[in-house]
Amino acid sequence: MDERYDFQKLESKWQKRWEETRPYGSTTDPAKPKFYSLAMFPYPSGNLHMGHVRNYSIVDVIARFKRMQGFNVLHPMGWDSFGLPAENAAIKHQIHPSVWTWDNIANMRRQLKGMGISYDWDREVASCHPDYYKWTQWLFLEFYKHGLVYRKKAAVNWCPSCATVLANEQVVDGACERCDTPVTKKDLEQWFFKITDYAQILLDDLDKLTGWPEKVKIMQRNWIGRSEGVEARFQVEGTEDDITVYTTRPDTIFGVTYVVLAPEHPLVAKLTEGTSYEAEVKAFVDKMKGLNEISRTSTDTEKEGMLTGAYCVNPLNGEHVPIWIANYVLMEYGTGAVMGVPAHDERDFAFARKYGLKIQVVISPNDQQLNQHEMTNAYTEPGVMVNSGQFDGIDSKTAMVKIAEFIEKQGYGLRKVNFRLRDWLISRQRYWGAPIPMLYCEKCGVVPVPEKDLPVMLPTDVEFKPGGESPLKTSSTFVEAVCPCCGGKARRETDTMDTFVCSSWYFLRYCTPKSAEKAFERKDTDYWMSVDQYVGGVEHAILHLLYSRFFTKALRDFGYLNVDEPFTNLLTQGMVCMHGSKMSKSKGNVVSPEEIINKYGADTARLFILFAAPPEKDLEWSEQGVEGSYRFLHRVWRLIQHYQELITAADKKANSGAKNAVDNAALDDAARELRRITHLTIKRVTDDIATRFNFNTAISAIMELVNACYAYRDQANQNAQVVKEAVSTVVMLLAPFAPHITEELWEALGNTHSVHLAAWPSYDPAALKQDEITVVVQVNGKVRDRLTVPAGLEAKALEEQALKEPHIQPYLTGKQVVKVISVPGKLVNFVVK
RNA sequence: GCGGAUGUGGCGGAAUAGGCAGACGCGCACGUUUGAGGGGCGUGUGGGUAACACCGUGUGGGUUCAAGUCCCACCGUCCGCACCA
Repeated sequence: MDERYDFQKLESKWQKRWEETRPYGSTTDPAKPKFYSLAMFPYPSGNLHMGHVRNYSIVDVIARFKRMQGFNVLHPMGWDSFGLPAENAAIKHQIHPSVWTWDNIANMRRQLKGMGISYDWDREVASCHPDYYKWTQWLFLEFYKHGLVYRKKAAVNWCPSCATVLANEQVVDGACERCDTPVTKKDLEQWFFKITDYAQILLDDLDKLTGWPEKVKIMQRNWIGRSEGVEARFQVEGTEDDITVYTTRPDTIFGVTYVVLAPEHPLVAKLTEGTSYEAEVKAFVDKMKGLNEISRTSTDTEKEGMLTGAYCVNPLNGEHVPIWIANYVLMEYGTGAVMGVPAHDERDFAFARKYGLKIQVVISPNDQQLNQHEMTNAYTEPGVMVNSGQFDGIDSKTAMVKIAEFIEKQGYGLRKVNFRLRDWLISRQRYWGAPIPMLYCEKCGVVPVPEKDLPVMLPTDVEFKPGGESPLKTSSTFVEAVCPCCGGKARRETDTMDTFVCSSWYFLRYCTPKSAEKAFERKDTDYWMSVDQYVGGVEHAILHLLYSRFFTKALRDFGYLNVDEPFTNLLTQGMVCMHGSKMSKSKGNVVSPEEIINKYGADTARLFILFAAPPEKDLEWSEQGVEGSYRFLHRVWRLIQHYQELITAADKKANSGAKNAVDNAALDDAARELRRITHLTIKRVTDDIATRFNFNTAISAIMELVNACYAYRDQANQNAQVVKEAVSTVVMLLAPFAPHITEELWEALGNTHSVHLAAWPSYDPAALKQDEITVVVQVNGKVRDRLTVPAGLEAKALEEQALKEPHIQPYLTGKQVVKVISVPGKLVNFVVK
């Protein structure tokens, strides 16, 4: 081996070797136990950042560890390569999105290879490649066939200056991020995925996901937002119309003193038409429509409302109550109309106080009487029903059920389950996305593109201009099409799909990356799915993870999959920070992975990032810490260098017939201790990786073993076998973390096969046994002495021996021992008075 | 406001089932090697004290022979969600 640890030479040597010998290849083989490890595939922005390095290092440790444990490991990589940045680059630099994207992919692939991640590169996919988006389109059609895709008019964020729809993320403080123009709502015909059909099952099955962080499951539960309540009809006075309100508190319905409609509610115009309220109400509605959702629906926003002049009737008590409109009622949720019960709802209370509306108490706390004039807050707790006709006197929780039943029985309304989850709007007025495979024929209407015509290719004759409309509309070769039904003229859909559609099934494509016949082959997905370990940032807790679950469940229902959850175990990694905040260009605290790798090597970069914090916690970047990892690898290098001669000599002797097995009893104390630490380290590192993902403590354990190997250098009669076992163990345990240097050292130790295909070591329990151990002697819970005793010493004997210890006598003399706790192998505690 | 996470030396972090707080690393100090520097090797390093005593895991209570760990009540920081009727 080289004198010096020349990481550059050695890392490129092994990367080249891996390219040639493909030790990380994977094939479907039902005879072998499989392990599917996956990092969320990246958007090819151009360069890896530290978050990527962390993400992929974590997954690589798991993949390499499982591979050494004998699993058939699938560890693929690909590119989430459609999306807006490519289009912006096209406009800014007049470079085609495709060119920009593929250049970025090439660069990031090079950077990834420089990290030495054990990907099966034969399975690489890119969502912007026609071979991939053909199947994204096919899936769209499958969902359409099964009634899970529909088209409707929806209000979207609209920038009047750019004449385009904006994603919510592109709306900054209510204005367009590019031109600062205030964003408005616009009604547009859009394609939707009917994810709400799966709301209940997506919610229920969260309980199955025992390998997911509780935090992510809670976020999904809240996002789905199931609530049980009642829809009740209030007749509008003097008309045939009625208003259906949704409430989760039917027990408060006798306390309704007004009803509120969302400004967008279809009845608003009708109720006020031709009345003295018309002009004012219209002005209010227009004002609300001009506001974006964020400022409109913030809790901080002052509640604003206006009387419509119309009245409606509470079906339960016949009360006539005024109809208002207000900013805080949302058309998108429930029925767009709510009943106002100021006595028992905080919002209603604030609204009623502001506009001088009546407050009617219908639930009384068990121990006091509420006075509507003296209340400073709504009373939202359960209590006893009052002023509620036949329901008076019963407790409100019971009344909740009884009133709901009564409403149904009387035909006033129905019980209803509502979800906050909305259908998924997937239309984007963009170029760089998968074209939606639909046609509009004057005669036949909306017609899906036949499967044989897929993919609908993105055209190249398009222009990228700032502020223009969707570039696809400018391509006549794209827009003009033939109707597959009647052969007549048809117009092609020019919207593309949200990139989240592409990323909702990529983990399936990895199982069958090259198939020209199918999106994925059943035999492959049956074997590889579900993903055994998925790792990514918590920012995907809702959208990507929910959409992928939806896709998996739908495809299972269509009969294409035999699993109904895509990701068995999920790890959400923490952020990479510097000076206490997340590394970001805007904060100016980014460290380039490529520079670090050039300066210290990939092994050092990986080791540091895994050592500095447990994976799910935020990590504070420290160049000094990186240097520490760098030093450690040098230290390992020199350790093997130091012992190489001893080991080689012993190997020669072994080959000439000397005995090879280690007899623990025959070892001297120092050798036995080194062997004990070796096996203890195997146990600790295996546990840390397999059950806890605590790579930081796994690495510290390896460091301790290295320190022990160093300490052994001073021994007079060194046992070559024990040394060989110790340093070989160091190399094997370190292999998942630092794959290049360990490969080199493994070779130096005389091995001819890759360390990454070596069997993960197992520990010998007999080697862990100690003859003597240290126990603690306490007096009243305070440590007063330590005692070396034979390992198996029982409680009583331990107590007797401890009692004789001279060091603790001062604490016992003149006192009375009232109690003794003796825990064998741990401690003795004398309780004295 | 609601939900979640989190709080331990100068710093990153350990302590896996209630049993020696501070593993491992960084930093710092000293010694040694070297012509010097760097690097290596080694020793020390929570506060406090001459040495003990003693104090120490955000704060205040509690349970226990024993609490970073369990219970109760607070406080700070970070991250989600945010008028969902």
